[in-house]
Amino acid sequence: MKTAPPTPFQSKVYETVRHVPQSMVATYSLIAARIGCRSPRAVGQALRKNPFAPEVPCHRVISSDGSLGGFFGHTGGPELTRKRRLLEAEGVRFDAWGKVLPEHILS
DNA sequence: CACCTGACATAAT
DNA sequence: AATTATGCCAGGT
Repeated sequence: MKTAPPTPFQSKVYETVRHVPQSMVATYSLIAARIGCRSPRAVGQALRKNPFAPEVPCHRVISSDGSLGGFFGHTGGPELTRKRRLLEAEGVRFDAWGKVLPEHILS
C-alpha cells in the first residue's frame, strides 16, 4: 500500500492543528493564515485526506462563522453530529443556533 | 501546463 | 436563520 508523501503545506497544517488545545477550536482561515496561506479551502482539503487520525484533532477545526464545517469528508449527516459530540465532550459549548461560542474560537 | 473540484469566507438578498 | 453569488488557493487528473 502506497503512502503518499505529505507535502510541506500539509505538514504545516497538521502541525498547527495539533497545537490546538482542548476546549478550543480553530477556524480554517486561522490555520491558513497561521501557515502563511490565504486560502482556507486548501486547509480543508488537507484535513479531508485524514492524515493521522487521533494524532491530529481535525475535529477541532471549524468554519469562521462557528459552524462545524465538515468531518472526514462529510459536510452533513451523522458524521457531523459525531464531530459536535466530540467537541462537547472536550468542554466546548454551543449556542441556540448550534454554533460554537466565540470564546472557544481561537483568533 | 490547463481544467475541475473542494471539510472556506464574506457580503448581499 | 437560510440561500445565492463571487473570490480565493492548493491538489488531483
